[in-house]
Amino acid sequence: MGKVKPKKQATLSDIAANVGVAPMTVSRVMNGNGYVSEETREKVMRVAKEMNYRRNGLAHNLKRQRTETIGLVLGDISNPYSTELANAIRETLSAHGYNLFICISEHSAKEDIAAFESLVNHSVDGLIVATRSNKGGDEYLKGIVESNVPVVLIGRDFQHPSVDFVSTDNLNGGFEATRHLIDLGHRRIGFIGATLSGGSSLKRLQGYLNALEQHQIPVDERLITGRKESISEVPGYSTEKMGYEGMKRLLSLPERPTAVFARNDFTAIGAMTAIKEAGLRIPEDIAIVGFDDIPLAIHTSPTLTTVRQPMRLQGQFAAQMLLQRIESSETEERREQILNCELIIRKSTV
Amino acid sequence: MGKVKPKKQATLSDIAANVGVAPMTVSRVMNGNGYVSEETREKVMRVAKEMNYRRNGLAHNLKRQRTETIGLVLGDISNPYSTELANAIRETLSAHGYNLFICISEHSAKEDIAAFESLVNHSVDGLIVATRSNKGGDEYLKGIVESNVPVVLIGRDFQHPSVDFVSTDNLNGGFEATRHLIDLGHRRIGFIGATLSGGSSLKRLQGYLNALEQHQIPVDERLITGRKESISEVPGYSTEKMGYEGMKRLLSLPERPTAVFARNDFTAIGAMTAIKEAGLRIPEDIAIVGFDDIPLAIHTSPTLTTVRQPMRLQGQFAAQMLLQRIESSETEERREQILNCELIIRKSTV
DNA sequence: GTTACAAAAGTTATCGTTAACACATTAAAA
DNA sequence: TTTTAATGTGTTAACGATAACTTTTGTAAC
Repeated sequence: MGKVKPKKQATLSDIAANVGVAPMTVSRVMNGNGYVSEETREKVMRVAKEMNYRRNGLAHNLKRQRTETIGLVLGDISNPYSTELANAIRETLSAHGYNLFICISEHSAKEDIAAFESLVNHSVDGLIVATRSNKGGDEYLKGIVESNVPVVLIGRDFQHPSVDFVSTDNLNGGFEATRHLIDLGHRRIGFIGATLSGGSSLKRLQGYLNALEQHQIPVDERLITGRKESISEVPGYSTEKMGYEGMKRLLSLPERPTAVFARNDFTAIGAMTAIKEAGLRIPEDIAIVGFDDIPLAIHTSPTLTTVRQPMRLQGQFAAQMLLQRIESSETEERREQILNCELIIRKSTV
Repeated sequence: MGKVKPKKQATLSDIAANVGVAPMTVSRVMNGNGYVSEETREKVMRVAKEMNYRRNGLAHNLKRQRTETIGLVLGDISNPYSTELANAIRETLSAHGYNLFICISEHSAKEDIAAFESLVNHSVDGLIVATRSNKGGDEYLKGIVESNVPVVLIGRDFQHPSVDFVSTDNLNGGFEATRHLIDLGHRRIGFIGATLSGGSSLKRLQGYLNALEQHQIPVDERLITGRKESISEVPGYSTEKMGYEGMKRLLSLPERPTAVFARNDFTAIGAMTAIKEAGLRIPEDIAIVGFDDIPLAIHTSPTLTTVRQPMRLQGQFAAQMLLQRIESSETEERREQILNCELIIRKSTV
């Protein structure tokens, strides 16, 4: 008793058989197109409801050759900006009748590939990729693109003639952040979180270097800390540790910096911890600038000067570009959108 | 020139035609089952590569009647605990060869339904739902469950004989948090963020009430703030505002509380802002306890005493329960997992 | 030389849905 | 009354992949 047989989902044919019409008629009722008499429609609707009918999306999509679904690959969803990005994308897509599936890929090329694969396997109509570049992932991505799946990248360093690209101006952001410190009179300015990954952090470092150069401040290599290995690069909250350790190293220099620019806010927060531990004051002894303007930045003490990225805008642009690519049959030129970022001055520098 | 025709994806038949074999042979090569001569295999592989073949997942899944994909519906991905949850689920599933698609549904029943629908449409093998309960969503969910899609809920208040349930012990968490304050000698303890939504926050409030009762402290309704409307309930960073406003109200009482218990950490942080603005000290003038132990909690000043939820564990349990339901054909009894939470004492209370 | 069987391929039908076409029936227009 | 058009419904053939079955070939055993 009580053992229910695993009854399968009802299909169009089941309903058709039950009502005594052709499956096609049921299909017409369900989709509300074509001619169906009111009488038949009602009967079909009733039976469909009774049998708890639900259209099989696989068959439906297979037949229609589109899914109206977009895949988004995010690394590091811990980072609040990923959230904003995802929401902006979802809202834009939703307004155009598209669904959004998100896959997470932290750390590795393997996870990147797994995410791409599962999304492409489900025949998403397009892909937005917001993870960092890596060799295996890029290769796989190339394959996807060349099998004609529309792809838009957000901040991922991967060039391809038919892949659009959205990013913030990390170069200028790094420049502004550093210039702000220079304007405040700092001359020994450290950089925390350099990697050779070639991603956004490298651009930020370059902006830092440019600002120094423009103000004729010689670059002191010892003031630039980071890691060589970009492979096991860990994002989000864990870069806090990087900031902490990087700052420790800077503090141990014979002549320590009077200001530091951290590759992102988590790194900056780690650095702040190290500074406080050393009994120094922020910003009096050491000023600090972060990057991203995460919500936490207004809660640190002191509040953190940082560079804000327009995440919502990036998401909106990416979604719009993708929709355009999907809906136009023409093969278009690669497009690039570099958005400005904004220096947010708080108490950690003044 | 340069105008590329939108070449369609190659299919098994295309390859078959090209090589001069039957589609089935190509299928055998691709899936590595059945007998195929080495010679044929190589030829097929070569052509497949040339044509950039990629299996059509829709057709594949339609035929096999399963997708090895699980859908996760998250509200409020801003909240770091959602991240942990998602990662734990993903890791567990991945170890069993399942993919994870995440859909976001903030705020409304409409978005809940949209998320359910798009996941079910893609024939996910099962569903994990971690959004708050709401009428429309629950109704739709019922329909899904009754069309035999395995579903597991995380912290969502919705009872159904074949839907498993995972949650933390919010009742006891609220109790412990309040008792901690009582143990410190507080007698006028406020509660911020009560809603009538019937979700976890109500349980936390109940725990608060139970603790007061057990210590013979009379309940003062004025010390309990919150909102009546549960519909437009906004999660995540935005509940900070709720905490701020709630605290303002408590501070304006003729006899203000000496301690407050906030429904979650964001609310607590909002409350802290209000306390500081009023020129009061934490915890000397007002002690405060939050709930969730978000990463931010160790960065507030003072650091925040809070109740930690075992998010990873919840995710793991949910994923395991779901996999069991999927893999066993028997219809099982409803199972429930209530996990303990842990009081984390920091500087905001002592 | 027949039997036996593994190996290598092909054939057919199906998963559930729907576009395209075909065929009735009815109603309106000429 | 005949023509025309609209309405209601059925049939067929895909979408792309594959399970289940059949056929053919090769070859070793008796």
